[in-house]
Amino acid sequence: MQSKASFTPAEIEQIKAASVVRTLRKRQYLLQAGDVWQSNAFVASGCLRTYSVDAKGLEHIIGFAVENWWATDQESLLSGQPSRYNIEATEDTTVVVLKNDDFEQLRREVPAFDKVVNALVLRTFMAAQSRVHSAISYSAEEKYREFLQKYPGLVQRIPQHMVASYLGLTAETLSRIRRQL
Amino acid sequence: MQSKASFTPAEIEQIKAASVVRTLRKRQYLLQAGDVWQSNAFVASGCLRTYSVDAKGLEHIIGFAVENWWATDQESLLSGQPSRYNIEATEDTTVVVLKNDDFEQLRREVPAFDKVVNALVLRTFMAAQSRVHSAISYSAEEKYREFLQKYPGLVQRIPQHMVASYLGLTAETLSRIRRQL
DNA sequence: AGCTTTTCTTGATAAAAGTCAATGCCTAGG
DNA sequence: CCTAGGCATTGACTTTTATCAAGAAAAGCT
Repeated sequence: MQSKASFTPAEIEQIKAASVVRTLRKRQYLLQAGDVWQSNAFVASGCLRTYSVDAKGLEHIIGFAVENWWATDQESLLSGQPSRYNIEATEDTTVVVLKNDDFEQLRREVPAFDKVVNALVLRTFMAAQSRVHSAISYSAEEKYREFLQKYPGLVQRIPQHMVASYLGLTAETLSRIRRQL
Repeated sequence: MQSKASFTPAEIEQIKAASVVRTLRKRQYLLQAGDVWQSNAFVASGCLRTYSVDAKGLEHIIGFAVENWWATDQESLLSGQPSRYNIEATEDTTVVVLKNDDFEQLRREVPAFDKVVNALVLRTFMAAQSRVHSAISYSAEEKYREFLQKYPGLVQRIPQHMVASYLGLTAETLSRIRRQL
């Protein structure tokens, strides 16, 4: 999952036992709006996008998850309600999926796992806060500039209209911004 | 802090020992941009706003924290860098503040505390996600409508220009939207 | 009560971003 | 090799929101 946390062989077994590794091909769904989400998915390789589709059929990308991040719909998870989001692979992707019950059990029983998860949750929360900040404070151009420097390389991996959607812009607007650089 | 979690008297003592209760008067800062934030603050009563000030002197409100929520700057906490946000009381407010070291120790040593915190973190993260969704998907009017139904009563407690700032709008625009309802 | 500061509203105008429509370019699939 | 679908760009035009400026209303202070 991450870094320097050292699991004992027994712990690794326990984690493996609760995990399902799934490989998704480009465009394949991990979650479709309307389904109830009860898992946590860690991206081992590739990239996922979480997005909603509005009344006009426009997509709005809530977030990307690349290597060492996770994708989840806490809203559906905590409420038990069907999700309003889709989670989809933007490229061939490998994820480690844990059912939420198992996930919570692991957190209780394996302190090292809990520690890693805590760090990940706080990191994800921080990223969400920071994103709120850009979304309400920055102009279209500033948002794009920040995106470039915050996620270097990602712009090469995903189509531009998805970047636009992530930034809350139309593809046309982003195209025009890029022309001026 | 919350709900049904049952702490033993000894645990309550331990939590109290690590906590500082602060009362803030309206407009008083809990954190000023430039300072390093190393705590966690739970709102017992009142309301805090977290905001940044941009190059033009405009304020952008990242979030409000009312009863049973918390306010924190994870960015500064995790990075050790000076904060780019201010946290300020919008009304007379009582907060329970825990230094992050003590906070983490409590999480390790008091499982019931850890449980409550986990729930709070996930709830806060969920709210941030949902906010990102509205920020990039909704028009000004839709954002205001959602705000009204999502935080009923809050609009009575804080000045309108702060609501506008929270929604990423100018005070004038919000005023015009309200006229049409 | 009277004064000051903050807050809210309104109008006129400008800027930013969205919409609609057309075109060309790739590239994956048959 | 050819073609269809997805992707990016551009232009003309519209809509939305911001900006600037001025007052009015409300709230806080002494």
